[in-house]
Amino acid sequence: MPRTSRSIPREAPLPDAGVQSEGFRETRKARRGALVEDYVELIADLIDDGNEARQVDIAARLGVAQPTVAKMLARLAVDGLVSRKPYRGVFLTEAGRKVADESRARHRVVEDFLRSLGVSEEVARIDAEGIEHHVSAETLEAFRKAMTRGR
Amino acid sequence: MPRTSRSIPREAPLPDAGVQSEGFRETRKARRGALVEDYVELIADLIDDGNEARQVDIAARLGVAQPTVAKMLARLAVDGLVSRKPYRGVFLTEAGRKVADESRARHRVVEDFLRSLGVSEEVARIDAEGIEHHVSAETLEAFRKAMTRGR
DNA sequence: GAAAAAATTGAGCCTATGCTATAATTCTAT
DNA sequence: ATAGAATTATAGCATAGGCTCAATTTTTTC
Ligand SMILES: [Mn+2]
Ligand SMILES: [Mn+2]
Ligand SMILES: [Mn+2]
Ligand SMILES: [Mn+2]
Repeated sequence: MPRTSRSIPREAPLPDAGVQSEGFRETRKARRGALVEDYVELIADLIDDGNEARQVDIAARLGVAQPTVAKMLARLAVDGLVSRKPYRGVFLTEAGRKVADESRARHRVVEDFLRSLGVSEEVARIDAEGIEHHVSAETLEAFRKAMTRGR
Repeated sequence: MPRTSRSIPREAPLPDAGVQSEGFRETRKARRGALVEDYVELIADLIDDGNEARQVDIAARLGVAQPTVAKMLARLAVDGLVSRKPYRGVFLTEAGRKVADESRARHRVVEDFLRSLGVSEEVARIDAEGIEHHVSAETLEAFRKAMTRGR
């Protein structure tokens, strides 16, 4: 049986457990996809910048060790997002390029939106790096509209 | 040596590797803290709603198995955020209450802000659940101001 | 006051992401 | 052409966060 409590009640009632758990499940899924998106987007950036996308560069930019990158690239290859020529850098497949382009577009909107709210460049860069993976199509569209409306 | 490429160049130049990796490092740190925040916030919600915060309820609301919750609660206890009376539910320590209050306040601002942009209730709830953990103090303040300005 | 139901605990397993250390390979200079 | 530098590959290990299944303990119900 429920017990009484001296604590201040929440403003809103607790959402239905099924509804709430669905939200948490979605969030965990987004979290799992985040790393893949960051890798693929970064690889596209390196390639489009005119360089090869080498493990050492990816590692340096992500701030992880090179074997960590090697392992993830193997997984991305299995998933059909990248192809590798041994000792030659990594390339995006058609599917990988698609993921990269979409991630990059979304990332850009999020970062630009934060900047449009007056957030500093440094903080916008860091926050956007995490926020981007949790922004749905609907929210992304709302960000776009707000930037248009805002001037 | 850099090789030429037929690809479209990025709009902005690649950021400095050190700067970029710092952003990714920060993001990974936020990701690690996210789960703790969700637990503590949910525990506070259950308690403040007048119920005990039992493992089964926490599990149902997070959408994970109960032993998963048991393991995390043990960790939260070690971290000094909760205390447990065996078979009696979990309680927040003073430190835990502080984390919960801060997380809840931030969560609310993020969700309200999304709603203020016209995002639907369901989507705002899901997106906020992930976004909240990547919103710095500066960005949070920008969200608050935008809501005030906006009307 | 037992039997049944509910909840917690514990063991063992798995995957994802990290790491370090070292070997193997390729590239670059001389 | 070979030595040295750079890069990639491989092996082994650790931690976080999940899971299932079964044992234990507490609480409820009759
Ligand atoms: Mn990105
Ligand atoms: Mn990112
Ligand atoms: Mn929250
Ligand atoms: Mn959350």
